[in-house]
Amino acid sequence: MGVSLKDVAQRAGVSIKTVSNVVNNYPHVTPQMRAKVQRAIDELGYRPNLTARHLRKGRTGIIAFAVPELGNPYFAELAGAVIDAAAQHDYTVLVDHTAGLRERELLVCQEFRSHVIDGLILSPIHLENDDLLARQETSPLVLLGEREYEAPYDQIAIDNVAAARSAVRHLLDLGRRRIAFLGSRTGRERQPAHLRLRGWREELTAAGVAPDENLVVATDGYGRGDGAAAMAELLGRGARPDAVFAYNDLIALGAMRTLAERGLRVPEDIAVVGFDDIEESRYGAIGLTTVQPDKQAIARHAVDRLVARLAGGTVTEPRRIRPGYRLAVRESTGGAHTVAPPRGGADAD
Amino acid sequence: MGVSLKDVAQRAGVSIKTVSNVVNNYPHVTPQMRAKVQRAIDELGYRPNLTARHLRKGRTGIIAFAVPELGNPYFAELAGAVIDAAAQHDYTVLVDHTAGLRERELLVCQEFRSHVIDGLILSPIHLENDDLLARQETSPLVLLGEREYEAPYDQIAIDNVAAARSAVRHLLDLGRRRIAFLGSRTGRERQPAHLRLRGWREELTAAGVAPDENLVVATDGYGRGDGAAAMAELLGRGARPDAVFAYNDLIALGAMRTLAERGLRVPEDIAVVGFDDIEESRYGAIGLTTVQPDKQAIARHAVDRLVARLAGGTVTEPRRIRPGYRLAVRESTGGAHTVAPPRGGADAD
DNA sequence: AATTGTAAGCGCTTACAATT
DNA sequence: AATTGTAAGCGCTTACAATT
Repeated sequence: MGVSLKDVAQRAGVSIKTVSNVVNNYPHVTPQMRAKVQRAIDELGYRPNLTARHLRKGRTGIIAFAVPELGNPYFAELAGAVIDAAAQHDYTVLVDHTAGLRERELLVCQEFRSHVIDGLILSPIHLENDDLLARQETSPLVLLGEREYEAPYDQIAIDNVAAARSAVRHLLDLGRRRIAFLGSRTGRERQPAHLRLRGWREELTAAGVAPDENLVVATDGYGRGDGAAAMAELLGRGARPDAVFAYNDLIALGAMRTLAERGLRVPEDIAVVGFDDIEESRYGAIGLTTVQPDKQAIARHAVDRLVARLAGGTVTEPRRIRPGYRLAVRESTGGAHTVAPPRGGADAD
Repeated sequence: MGVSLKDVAQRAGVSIKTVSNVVNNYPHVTPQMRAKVQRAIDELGYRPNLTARHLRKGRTGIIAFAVPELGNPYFAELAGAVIDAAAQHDYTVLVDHTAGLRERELLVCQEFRSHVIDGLILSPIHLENDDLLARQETSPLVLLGEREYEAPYDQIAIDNVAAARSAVRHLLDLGRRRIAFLGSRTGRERQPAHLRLRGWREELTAAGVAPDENLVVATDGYGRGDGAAAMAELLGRGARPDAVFAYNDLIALGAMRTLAERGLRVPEDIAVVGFDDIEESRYGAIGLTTVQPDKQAIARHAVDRLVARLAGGTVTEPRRIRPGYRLAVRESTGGAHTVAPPRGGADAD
């Protein structure tokens, strides 16, 4: 069906090597020869078969980006950034989601698609350290997200402890003392949320406030519904928090929904802080104060590391890269009711 | 680096054809032979090189799904559904976004990655009918979204006119008469929003209400910021709408943000209806009434059509498939303040 | 007739040879 | 020395041949 190098060579009356030279911009080709071959290429509408090229070179030009859930805007926004960053290196991105299931996370980082992708950027939830150490696959892997591992892979994540502390610090500065944490994981030692939870503990302790475990609520997942349920449970316990720090924005938004239903005012009765700065947090009736990780930087670093590994050359030590973050203060903690500037995006359906 | 068929054949002391037979479950293989080969496969940890297989078969097993913007939750949710539907047919999905730019839409449906993907599901915004007719690529293409084309490709979309009419009907039933439309496109005849806009016109006319073009506001894009700006513009015109029908949920949510800032009550002063039913619409302080397209059905049909085309066989006429939809009535039009049930998702970061 | 082997070829890149 | 050609091979599938 397709036009091959051979067809072009025949048409131009040269060997396929010469056509290949032209296609790959090999320097030692006379202008006349180049023009002649180019004419044949144009006439036949030739385009290189990437599959064949990849078979030959052992590379596909595709990297995978696996996140727990595309329905979480944080990951969707991050995926967009990764796609753009990869495009700058001529890589194509295959986005996958693991539904937060350990077995799908394993599948993704083990054999799965090993011959289709050159490398993988993975944001795990349930993957254990041993899973990583047992990994057979030799293709490059870059890890994203809160969990930290003792494994020989590049890891990109903001300083979650420090970021969480800054959020709690902000609430303490407002005079709040009964600060709840929403979104720990039920019954797990080294749980996904442990760094943010640690930040919560550390900052409270540093301020001379004893962390009250009765103010920590575990959730099944990390969506709006989980946040709404967690807030309901917290209130049901008879706990009387004056502030809530949520594992992420979705949980915070769900919690605010419950507060609205119960007639509790934000921030007067209960101040709320989230984590992620998804766009939605800026547009609710009450803007959400939240930790704002530099998503562009995360995506860029992840792709850069992966591409560097793929390029080979000097083998460098695995790195831990800490992109920046800042606390975006909005109405949910008494910040100004700022009108978000209209952004000229083009996200229709 | 990898273990090939040849290595396995050598180890097992058979020909590569026999190994291939085992790998592909060719029926005429004696159990003893199968066991012998399988042992060699296990010992060497052999896994087929998909690139080679694809080169040979002319297929890659990858389909692309291109949307305007992954940051729009509607598309992110749809992408998740497409990934799952494709997995059922053993296809892998490469998600791409066009940023709503016509040239990127063209690139995606023309030569781009032609040898990497077997087929494409595209949700266009700016693509014109002539662009489709001029398409050279012979790989299957399925179109999604509001725009309808006179081109020989399968198209999957809900009945946008009828859905828009049901939304306007609902507002009329509430006694509203000055119903604005937010999200038309500036200066375009056959614009993306034309079907929903037509539904707005038809239903008003049918109810004996003259459509007031002063109540139609164009936007640059389709995000929250655009909705906020459009609402501000509408109010700035001195228009006194008692209801708003927005092109999509993001625009509706942005509009509600502006209304909150102006001290206008929803739904008492102005009722609001959106389109898409993104999860966020259920969790704001004021639940958003919206048209709820059956996303699972859309994804399933799109993948089914593409897979059917890829399988070849009987060449069928291009089809127009209309998945279902319904109107989800919530507080923004006076619906009950229902507590959304906690949903056990696992979308953390 | 049932089972296994041989050899070509998918479209490309690259080491090396050959030509000017 | 600069430019172009020959031939092998990446790992697989498949038509056909060969064997039992």
